[in-house]
Amino acid sequence: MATITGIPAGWPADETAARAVQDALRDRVVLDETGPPPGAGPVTGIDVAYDDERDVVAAAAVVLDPATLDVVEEATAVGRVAFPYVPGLLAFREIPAVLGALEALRTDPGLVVCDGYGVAHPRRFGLASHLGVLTGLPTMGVAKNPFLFAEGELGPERGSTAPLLDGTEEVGRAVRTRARVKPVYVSVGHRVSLDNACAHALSLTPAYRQPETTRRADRLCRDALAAL
DNA sequence: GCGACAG
DNA sequence: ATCTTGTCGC
Repeated sequence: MATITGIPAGWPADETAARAVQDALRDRVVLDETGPPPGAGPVTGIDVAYDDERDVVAAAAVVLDPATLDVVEEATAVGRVAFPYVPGLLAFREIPAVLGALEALRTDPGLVVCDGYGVAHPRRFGLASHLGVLTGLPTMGVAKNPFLFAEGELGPERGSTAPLLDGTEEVGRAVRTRARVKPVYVSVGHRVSLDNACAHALSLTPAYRQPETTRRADRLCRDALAAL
């Protein structure tokens, strides 16, 4: 059964307020911890599906065993859409429902893998970082597009990487998870090193371009939305 | 001002 | 994200 989630009190109502929240919370991101390496603890995938017509959102959290990638526990939450989609402000749209799904878990989520950016964000505070600060959990982001940042050339083989650069600063890394297939874009969210985040991205992709965490959560939240 | 723009 | 059929390939 999906948990019903409300929109948190004080949730920003417009873009100006949302950017102010990002500016107020960005300093709380912890970047000096290495986090759990692959295999050291559970990994949890998060994803959200929308029906803007009906103003409903469904979020899913799926906990996987780090060695076998088998599902340990899953939870869903549904609610009303909390914010419109605005590039750079995705977290305000997704986080309320995601928090509901995470809170419904009784297992330790371990490392949380998000769909989108962590610090590879215009204000260094993408969805993964925001979720990390609010929950205290180690988080990382895996996006399908680089957009904002320059991407170096990377080899065609699985495991090759190239820095995502904002000027001279490496804010993330393009990671080839399948040979000759477009890479994914990994960035640190909270309490994880970029090296560890990239290692997780690879350990979570034994068969497809996207991490198993993301694939499992994506399917679950779609099903939860369709079941409404 | 115009276009680009995670999901 | 979501709207959507068939189709090429392993």
